[in-house]
This record gives sequence, structure tokens and C-alpha cells, in this order.
Amino acid sequence: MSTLYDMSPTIDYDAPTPPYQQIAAEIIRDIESGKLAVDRPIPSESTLIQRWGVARDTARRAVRHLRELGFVYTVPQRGTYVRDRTGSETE
Amino acid sequence: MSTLYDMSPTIDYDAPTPPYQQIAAEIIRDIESGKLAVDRPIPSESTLIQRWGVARDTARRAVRHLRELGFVYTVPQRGTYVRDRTGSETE
DNA sequence: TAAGATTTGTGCGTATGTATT
DNA sequence: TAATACATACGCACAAATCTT
Repeated sequence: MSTLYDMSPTIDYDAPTPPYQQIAAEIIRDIESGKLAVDRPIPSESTLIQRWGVARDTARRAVRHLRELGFVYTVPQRGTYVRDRTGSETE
Repeated sequence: MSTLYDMSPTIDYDAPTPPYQQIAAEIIRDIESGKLAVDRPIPSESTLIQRWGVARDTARRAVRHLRELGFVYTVPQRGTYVRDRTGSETE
């Protein structure tokens, strides 16, 4: 037990950026590093909640932020996936 | 219909404890009184939903609470059962 | 073998109340 | 006042395993 996510990042509540942005930034790193591939799901809300120890509200803010930045797209009742960002930016 | 559970308890939304804890407390009483025996299933989520008139989220919170307190264990796709609490507490 | 019901697991959308900054 | 965060609650939909018919 406890091997997979021992390296999970932690929220820095003293940082200038709010928690939801720290979580989003971490996911962006995983997208740009290829750990999260196009059309593959990003961690679920409950996963983010557990891994970061934040409230659902904060996890949802992070996902919404990623969506607004164009990194992911959400399919209702299914999940949120990495968006293909090659080529045009306008969907 | 309506004879067996006319005496079913009701949620007090003005109480200091949240609904999910009130539901859990009632189940704990049933466990400790012997109405719910070891390795016997506690009411299913849908039963709790109907009997207490709450949302599934609330019913699940109650069950999760019982699990965290060590009163029950859940078998996926089967149900949640009363845990044997005699002897050691550690697993 | 197959269909249907049951039950838990999961994901998402939304809302209210409280607290902190 | 506003933004952020946490806790709680209600609703809907689909998946997967199990059990019944």
C-alpha cells in the first residue's frame, strides 16, 4: 500500500496562487509532459479531492480553469479529457 | 403497504448533527441492539433513500461514515454488512 | 442462455451555509 | 464586497457486478 501516490504534490497555502491553480498547473505539466495523452481522461474530481486533500469545490475550480485555458474538454456525466491543441485554437 | 416502517425515524434538519450522521446513528443503534446482526446486510442505499427521504449522496455519506467508524464493511455490487467488532479493532 | 432487477461505483451539475482573507 | 475554500445536500446518468426469473 501507499506506493503509487507517495509522490503526490501538496498544496502550498502560502503561495501567491490559489490551490485550484496549483492543481491545474500540475495537470498541465502532466499534459505537456505526455503523461496525460490527448483524449485520455484527467484525474476525476474525487481523485483530485483525495490526492490533494481539498474540497470538491476546489477540485472543480481546477478543472474549470483547465477548460477555460483550453487544455481539456468535459463530456457531461462521463469525464474530462485532454484536448488536442495542435493546429487551430478555435475548436 | 405502509405498516412496517410507519415508525421510521425522521431527519431533524434543525439538529446540530447533519442528516447523514443522524441516519448513521440510527443504524448504529440497530447494530448495538442486535436488530442488525454481524455479517447481515444493512439497508441498501435505495432503501435508506426511501425510508429517510434523502438524496443518494446523503445515504452514501451515512454508509461511508459507518465504514469509517468501523461498524460495517462494503462489498461492491453486493451490499454493506455489519462488521464483527469483537476482539481486535485493527482489521 | 438471456433478460431484468438490484446494488454499489463513478462522474457531473447545482445549490446553500459558513469561514477566511 | 468579492474571491476562495470547505462541508453538506439534492438531482441525473451510466457502468459493472450480482442475483433472480
